[in-house]
Amino acid sequence: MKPVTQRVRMATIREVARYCDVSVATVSRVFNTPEIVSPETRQRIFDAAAEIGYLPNESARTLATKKSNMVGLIWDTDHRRPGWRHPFLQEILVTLKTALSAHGLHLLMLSHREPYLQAARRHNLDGVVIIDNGSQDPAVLALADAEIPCVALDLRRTGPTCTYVTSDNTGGATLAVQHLIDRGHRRIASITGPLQTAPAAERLTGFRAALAAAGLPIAADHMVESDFYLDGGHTAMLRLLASAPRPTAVFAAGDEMAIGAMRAARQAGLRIPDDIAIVGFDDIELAALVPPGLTTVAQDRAGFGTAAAEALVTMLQNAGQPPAPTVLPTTLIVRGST
Amino acid sequence: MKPVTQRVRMATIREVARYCDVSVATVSRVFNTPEIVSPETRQRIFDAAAEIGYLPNESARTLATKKSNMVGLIWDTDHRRPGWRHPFLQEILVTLKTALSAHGLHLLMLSHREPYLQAARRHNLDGVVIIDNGSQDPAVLALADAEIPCVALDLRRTGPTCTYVTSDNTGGATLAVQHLIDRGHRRIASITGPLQTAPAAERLTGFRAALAAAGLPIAADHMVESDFYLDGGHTAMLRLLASAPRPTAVFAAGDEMAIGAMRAARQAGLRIPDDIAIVGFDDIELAALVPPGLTTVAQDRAGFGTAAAEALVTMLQNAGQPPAPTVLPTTLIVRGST
DNA sequence: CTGAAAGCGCTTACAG
DNA sequence: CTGAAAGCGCTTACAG
Repeated sequence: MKPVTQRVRMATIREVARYCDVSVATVSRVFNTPEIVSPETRQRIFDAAAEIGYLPNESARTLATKKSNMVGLIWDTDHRRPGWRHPFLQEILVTLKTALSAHGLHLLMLSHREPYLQAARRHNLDGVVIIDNGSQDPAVLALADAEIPCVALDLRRTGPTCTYVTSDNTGGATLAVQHLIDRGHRRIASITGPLQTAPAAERLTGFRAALAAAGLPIAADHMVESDFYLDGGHTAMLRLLASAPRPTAVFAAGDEMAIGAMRAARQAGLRIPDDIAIVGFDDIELAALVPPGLTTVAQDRAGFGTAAAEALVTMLQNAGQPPAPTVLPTTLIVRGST
Repeated sequence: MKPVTQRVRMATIREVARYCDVSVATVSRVFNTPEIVSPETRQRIFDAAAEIGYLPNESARTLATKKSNMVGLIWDTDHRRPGWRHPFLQEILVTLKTALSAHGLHLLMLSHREPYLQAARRHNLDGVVIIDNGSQDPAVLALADAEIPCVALDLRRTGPTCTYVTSDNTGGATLAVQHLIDRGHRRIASITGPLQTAPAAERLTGFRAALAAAGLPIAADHMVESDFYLDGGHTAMLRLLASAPRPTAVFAAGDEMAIGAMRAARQAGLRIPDDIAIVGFDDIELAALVPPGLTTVAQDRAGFGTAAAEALVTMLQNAGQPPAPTVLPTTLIVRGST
């Protein structure tokens, strides 16, 4: 089959060298350590490169230096939960991409077809960032113990070259529950996320801490584990409403669940917030839109990407030595549901 | 500064060869064209590779073959519209990643720090997929005219090695408007997206076609251009409500705008759908949730990623020869708003 | 079915 | 400040 396009042959460093009558070493230096070559030749070479359309071949550079200027992105779209959605994945990707590109780093999305660590090694990745989904996938965890710099999001994982960034889930949950207490509630229930995920577990801890601090009890049937999804929240709320006495307020550890819970409450004929108050977590877009507005805990969306990039770059500059974990502050957003 | 980790030295093809007492060529063949080497040596080499932990170095392979097994992802987070959101970016990424990985291809997210075409060449990308945002960025358009296989999403761009996949926006809009006509509406307005984007323009075309086919007129003040955003839809609706006679139905070319329009209508004291019917486009998650449910046109979300991957792979197998564009069917989802 | 050898396009001590 | 040369780890005609 005849190619429809000539694969354009890119100019090589050799051609630039020949053109300028210098050695390839000098051309290489101009692109890597320009300050070390004389101003005149440097300029000549830059000009020639521009004219010829020379671009350093990244594969060759990577082969020679063992640095790829690429960082892997592990975003494990859980097989068991194919519909799993991150509440603000897009923001994370944008900020991460932007912050990394300022350091000349590109993002390689790794597929789960091969163990992540293998892929990282084969591609000489400089580092890796993990967006966790609570799957506790061994292939993901293996990265944290390996030699490759890695930063985990929402997964409190550290290692010889591994650190993490996460929200202050505990603090945020405490904020939310304290707010309910301040509103006069005494029977406060919780709908949690899957407790094997760090955010779910931490938010539950915050919930407990706030109640304990106020000397309030937690009824066993006022704590139901759910799945971060809308329907899950709905179902969970049904169970809470069936308890006696039923709670006057509920803290749902995720906005989708909170919104599902609101629907269940409304369908049961309850008024929000008069009959039952609800507070969520995440501040997804929908939270502001669903009447009467969902009180919730906002995370620092942009912070994830930039903090992750910063941590990674720090490691790259310090031989993999990981910086301390970043815990992003959370803030309470009060709306009509409480 | 002392490295905290030994950069683990990966085994090379030479070591495997030595270990098995064969040439590196043979080892290479085992990994590239296994059928061409005798079963026994093949097995011996596989075993040895596994034992030693050998992984082919991708940079070296790319350097030798000029194929990187990476495809670039251009997802231009418009600087002028930083908050720009794709209605289902996450689905596209997942399906694209999955479909590509079945062919051993990885996704490299390109940053806008350098012209995309340059980046593609430097990295020896096998191809590129463009998720358009209507920016008409010359750096994006340049790709379509270059030698690198490329498939554009939502951007009807073809070229010597370029094809596209898009939704049947015109057909979808026609469906939506026809539905309004069937409901008995005669004064139907439209809130469009930014008309320089293909989806907005095409949906407007569909709107016009449906009205023309029914012999219905379009009042000039019943067509307002907006921005695909919620607030934009709100503002646009305000203008429509100020017209006289006002429309009895409106087709908003995006769900966010439609929802903004619904709020405006409701705030103006109108009942939906009795006083005014509204239909959107995209079937975002929110559409089903916002009372009374938004009638809308659904796109084939999963289709984008898989079709794009298919088109790209086809090109890779045919020397860049682009397949015909893919136009994904759309379907009307009727809910309470009409 | 297998090997020896050239080549892919860079970087980087080592000399000067 | 610059050059000659070795080396990074593969692949692939070319012979056999």
